Amino acid sequence: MAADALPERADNVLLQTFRTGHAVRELMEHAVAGTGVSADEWAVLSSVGLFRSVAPTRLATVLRVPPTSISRYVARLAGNGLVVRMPNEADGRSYLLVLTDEGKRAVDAISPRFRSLVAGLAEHADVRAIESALVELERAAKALDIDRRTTSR
Amino acid sequence: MAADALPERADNVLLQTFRTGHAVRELMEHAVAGTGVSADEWAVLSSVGLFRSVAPTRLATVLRVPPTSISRYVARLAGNGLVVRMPNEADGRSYLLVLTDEGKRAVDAISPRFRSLVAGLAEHADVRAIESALVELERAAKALDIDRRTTSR
DNA sequence: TATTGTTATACTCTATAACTATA
DNA sequence: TATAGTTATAGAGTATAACAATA
Repeated sequence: MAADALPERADNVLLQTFRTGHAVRELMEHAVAGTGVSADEWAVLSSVGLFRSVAPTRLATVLRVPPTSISRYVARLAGNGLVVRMPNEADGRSYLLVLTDEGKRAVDAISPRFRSLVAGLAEHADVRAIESALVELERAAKALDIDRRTTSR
Repeated sequence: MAADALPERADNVLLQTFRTGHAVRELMEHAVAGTGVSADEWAVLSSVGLFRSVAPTRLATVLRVPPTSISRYVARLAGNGLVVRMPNEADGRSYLLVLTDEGKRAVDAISPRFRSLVAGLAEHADVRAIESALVELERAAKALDIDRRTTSR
């Protein structure tokens, strides 16, 4: 048995998600090292950039992060001058996040690191296929969640 | 665009691992709810059961968890009477973890929950294929790690 | 000297609940 | 009433470094 292998088990998918998640997190932390932005903050910052403008609750849903964590991320990113809160004309309870010029510069500086990281992964694995598998797993997890809420199991 | 979809992006594999990881963690937390064992502790406890006897460093490698975290998990599981430390004849600096009778009962009580969780997932997705994809991603991540350490990039 | 495992510290994420402001 | 977002608290994981004991 290899030094890093687990014995066969029925719940391997779950434990493997655990393992792989840790491995990917290490890669991401390394990719942002020295940028002043953490891996989690990058998830938020880059998403704001892609959406152009987005409300916190939307980010929470998209990134699967609790709203309270989003609040903290936003406070930190805003405190660092990377994003600003703009009024949300459609809903006065909310606001929209937008990148500042400094935020855009940060995105421009960090993006290439992730692109080359993914390119590196692509040399060793079929990255598109893996992404599809991850999406499928997330969908299945969500489906179970719905089953649980709508049936009497 | 769906309410929970991200715009297209180059580093989707990484962010998707992030999202899927959160989704799976939710499922696992639900599976162990009320058992007195957390999802992370289950990862350790079930691994001890499968190995029959195993050293902490081995667990850290296998589960990709820092040794300091393993120390805490072991302290808690031992404090709850689920595992015991046995002498490691091969290495006096170390010790071997073994399930107690109570630990075995806990494993017997919790295992079915995870089996039915995976069975539920299997109704919605090709669980074996997903597991393979996760293993492939972990291997690619490890390969990059090695590249980084052995080259001058 | 290097490795195994523990402990301590500081920081981060999460769950929960209480709270405001608006819908 | 319900929802968007914030704040406070407590619990848990991680990184880092220092340490004892053994290899």
